[in-house]
Amino acid sequence: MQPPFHRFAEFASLTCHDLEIVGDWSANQRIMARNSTIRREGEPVTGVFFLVAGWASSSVMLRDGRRQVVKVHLPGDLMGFPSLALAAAGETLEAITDATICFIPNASLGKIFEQSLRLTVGLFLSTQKERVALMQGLSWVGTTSAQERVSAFILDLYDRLDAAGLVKDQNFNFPLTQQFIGELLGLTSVHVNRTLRRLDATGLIVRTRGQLRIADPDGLRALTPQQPPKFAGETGWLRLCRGTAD
Amino acid sequence: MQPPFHRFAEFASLTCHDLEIVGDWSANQRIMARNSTIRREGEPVTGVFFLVAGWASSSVMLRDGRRQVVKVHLPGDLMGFPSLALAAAGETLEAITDATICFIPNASLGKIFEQSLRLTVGLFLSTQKERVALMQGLSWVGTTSAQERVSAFILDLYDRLDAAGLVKDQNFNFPLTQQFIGELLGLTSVHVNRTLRRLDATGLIVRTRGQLRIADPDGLRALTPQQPPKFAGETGWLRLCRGTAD
DNA sequence: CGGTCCGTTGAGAGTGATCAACGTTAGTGG
DNA sequence: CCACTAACGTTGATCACTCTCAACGGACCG
Repeated sequence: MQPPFHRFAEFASLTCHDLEIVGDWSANQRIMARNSTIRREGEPVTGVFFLVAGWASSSVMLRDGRRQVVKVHLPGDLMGFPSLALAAAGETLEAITDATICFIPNASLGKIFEQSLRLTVGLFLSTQKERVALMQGLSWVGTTSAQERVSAFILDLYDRLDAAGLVKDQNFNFPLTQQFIGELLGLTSVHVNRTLRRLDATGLIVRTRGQLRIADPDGLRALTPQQPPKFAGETGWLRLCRGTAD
Repeated sequence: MQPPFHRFAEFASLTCHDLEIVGDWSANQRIMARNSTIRREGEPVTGVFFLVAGWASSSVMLRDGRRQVVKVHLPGDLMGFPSLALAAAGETLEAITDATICFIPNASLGKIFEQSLRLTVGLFLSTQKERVALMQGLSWVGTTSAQERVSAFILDLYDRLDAAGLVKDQNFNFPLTQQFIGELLGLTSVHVNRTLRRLDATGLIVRTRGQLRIADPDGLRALTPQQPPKFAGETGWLRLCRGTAD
């Protein structure tokens, strides 16, 4: 089975040469068990990770043990990049489900910068996209009610899973505990429960053990505080490399 | 006066060639009046901005008009990068004080990727650093009390201003309204007022019209939920371009 | 001198937190 | 297949941090 490269091609379709480089990464895959730690905060940064299958999370710890989940990673995502700027890893990466990952050592990343302008710009824009996602998450947590937050999160997840080809009939795998969702959205698990329950009772979503169905996408979107961002796609690459400015 | 290039050199000291490129940007400076909009959300993305002097902000708007401030930009910062990944600008850039900025068109950015590996990696790591800052902000808003948030923000500002050489005797310019701080930290201006007032009454900070003094840095840091991240500096560049992995 | 923006303060309300208990599910080992 | 256990989901009662609404004072600016 072909690894999910859709995230690499989202800003620039890949050449054969690029595909070769990226393909090399997939060579040595590792399988991490559910709930195991891929890299802990504070550990040395020897590279980044490519998530081939399964779900994972990035989170940061506060002094007193409180945890903020920063991102839910889905198949195709790159993980651990922010820590490249730090002296030691600044985020903890964990497998939410059993997960297949590839380790990409620093040196391999360096080679990309030297060898492929296309991939370099792709990685650069991909990082900017993650930044947009973080800005979005911040605006959810900073300004919206629990119901708006949960709705927005579910729809975002839905869109991303769809892009990865993991949605079927508005139905998808949903392995997140309510505790986890709380740590992601800045709520307690108790309140996440009440909110999900309310969405369920209203007929917007249907929860069945480990699965989630968006019963009423439009109704759910109406609860959402903002429209999802529209990404540049190929034009992002063109803007930077074809000098459209005059 | 030399423009503040410290943010460019933080991950890799610049060669003459690099300095030339970066210097070119400073050629056409523009002065934006206080409270004026540099680029509004939804407008086309024709380039990014370099903040030479003054303060600016990035913010995102919600449907109903609520606003989340995402970042306070200080002299030396690059602004508008996340929108490179979007079809239209996803953040509004505004001048908080009178501000001197340089416009960097997309084509100029493209040239960097083609001409300077050093600057490319520098920009890349700089972006990762911004991501770390966002993760930090998210963890503040998601998990901490008003007092912790405000303390952490003030100290972060202090550190960044210090890096830009804008602190004197633990004293610095502070042109932010309480409304603005509220929109940044997910609080109302009323509550920001009470929190600042309390910090002032406790003797941790001293506010004098437009200025802020950190009276008790250690006391303030004790209120903070997490330690500030340690950045990689030059080693970040080395990791990626000297292939230290074996 | 008047207007507007900003900071300040008070009273009251509410969303979401906390605490606590119980039910349910899944995983484990006999 | 069942007993046992731990993790997770559910629910209720109570609490409190922060919001909302409202008013007033001061500073700055035209």
